[in-house]
Amino acid sequence: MLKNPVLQKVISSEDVERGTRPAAQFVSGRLGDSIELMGAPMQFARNVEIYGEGEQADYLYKVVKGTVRTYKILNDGRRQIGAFYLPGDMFGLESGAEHAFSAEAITNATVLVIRRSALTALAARDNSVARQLLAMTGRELARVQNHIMLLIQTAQERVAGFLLEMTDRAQGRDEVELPMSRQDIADYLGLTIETVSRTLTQLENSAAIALPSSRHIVLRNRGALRRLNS
Amino acid sequence: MLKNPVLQKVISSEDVERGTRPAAQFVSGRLGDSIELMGAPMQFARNVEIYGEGEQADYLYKVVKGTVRTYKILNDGRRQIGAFYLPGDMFGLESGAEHAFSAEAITNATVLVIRRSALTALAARDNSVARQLLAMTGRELARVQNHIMLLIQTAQERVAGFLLEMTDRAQGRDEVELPMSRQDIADYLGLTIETVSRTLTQLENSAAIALPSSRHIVLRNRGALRRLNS
DNA sequence: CGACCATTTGATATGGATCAAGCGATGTGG
DNA sequence: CCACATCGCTTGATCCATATCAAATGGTCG
Repeated sequence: MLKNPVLQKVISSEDVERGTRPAAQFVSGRLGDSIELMGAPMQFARNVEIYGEGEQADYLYKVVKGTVRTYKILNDGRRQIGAFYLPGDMFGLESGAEHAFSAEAITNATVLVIRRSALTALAARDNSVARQLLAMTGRELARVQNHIMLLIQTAQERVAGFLLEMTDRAQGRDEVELPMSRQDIADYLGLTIETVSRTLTQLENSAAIALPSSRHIVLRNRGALRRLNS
Repeated sequence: MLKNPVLQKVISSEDVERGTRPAAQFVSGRLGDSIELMGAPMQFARNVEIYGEGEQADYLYKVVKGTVRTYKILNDGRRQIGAFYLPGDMFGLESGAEHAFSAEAITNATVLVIRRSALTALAARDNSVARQLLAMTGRELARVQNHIMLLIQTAQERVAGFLLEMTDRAQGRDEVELPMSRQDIADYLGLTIETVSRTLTQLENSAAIALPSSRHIVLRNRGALRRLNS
């Protein structure tokens, strides 16, 4: 019934390896150190759910290895991807008690799982933690606002903006191995997979990028892309 | 050169009344009270800028009376409205040092202007203030994410979603006087003014809403609108 | 009343969606 | 090791929702 074939993927036995959530480790004594110390690492296989929309938002997450997507399914079966999270990124910063999006591992991933209650308790005593939390949420807000600006542009502009975003996040190199599929990109940009594919070949033909393989992108002309984007 | 006629509006002499920003008042002694106590009220006439994109984000704002829009101008002259703020709403919660959007009064408005440095200093001592700040930012994040979901839908769904949002915010009554123009709505929803207008008449013809006057909206069938929306 | 501005309505154009088919890489069973 | 199924991606043909261009209507203010 769902339009999106990705969602109907049969989960392989490997994919099902999903641990239970460990209790957050508390490093007594030196607590002001850093948010990371409070988390417990967990492994998630490709396409495995980390949390679901509507679940209690009791944990915060930090990507250690791999890539994570957050998404929402619309009533008509379409999927909107809210964000891609790369190593070092935190996600699950929902405001309310419940997650507004679902989260899945795009590749096999290691994620630090941090108990929210422990974090807010710590923030109450240590205001550098509170400040970090606020800064993270603010950065997330800026990211989503940027996403909005992408969504009102033409297909070329969206794809160009996406490529610039990804390469900027990949240490600013002008060569990236994309961890996500065309369908993921399409659902992030509010386009179809066909339009994303066509647009990439257009960009390749206009010498703005090179595509040694479908997931491997080389920026040949950052200026041209930036001109497209804004 | 700009496509958007709103931007070329001649500012009347009345419109130019724009005060300088007052220093935040500090209510010594009982400081934990509330964020509002730290603000100084200011008046802004219709269409007057409150702050500009790229300016230092030294202040936070709370709408007392009237309506405010935040927006960004794209390189092609189009305008994207980020949000409408009604009495009680806070705005200017940018993460970085600079405002990512500009802000303008849609109607003559009274706005509480709060010095950010005073607020963060207070938050450092009073963690209920820190919590409030985080909660506000989180709510803003949720709002922007909701906006994204609007932007990927059809014109009918976007307009229906907009109307539901506005009526929900207007104390849940099913009758509102919209403070913003069709152009504002169009720029919020990523549509043209013509499409917004046509969609509203469609909704009127299908008995979902009534339009006693162009700014006065009556919801006749919330269910139908919600079904459209999601 | 007349000018101006916001809104509506009409006619046409177009960018991206949809429907459909082909292609290349990867993996599996014979 | 090859034949074949599967999957992700690309390419082609057509359709449709919304943009664009244009004009009419209505409301407000001097």
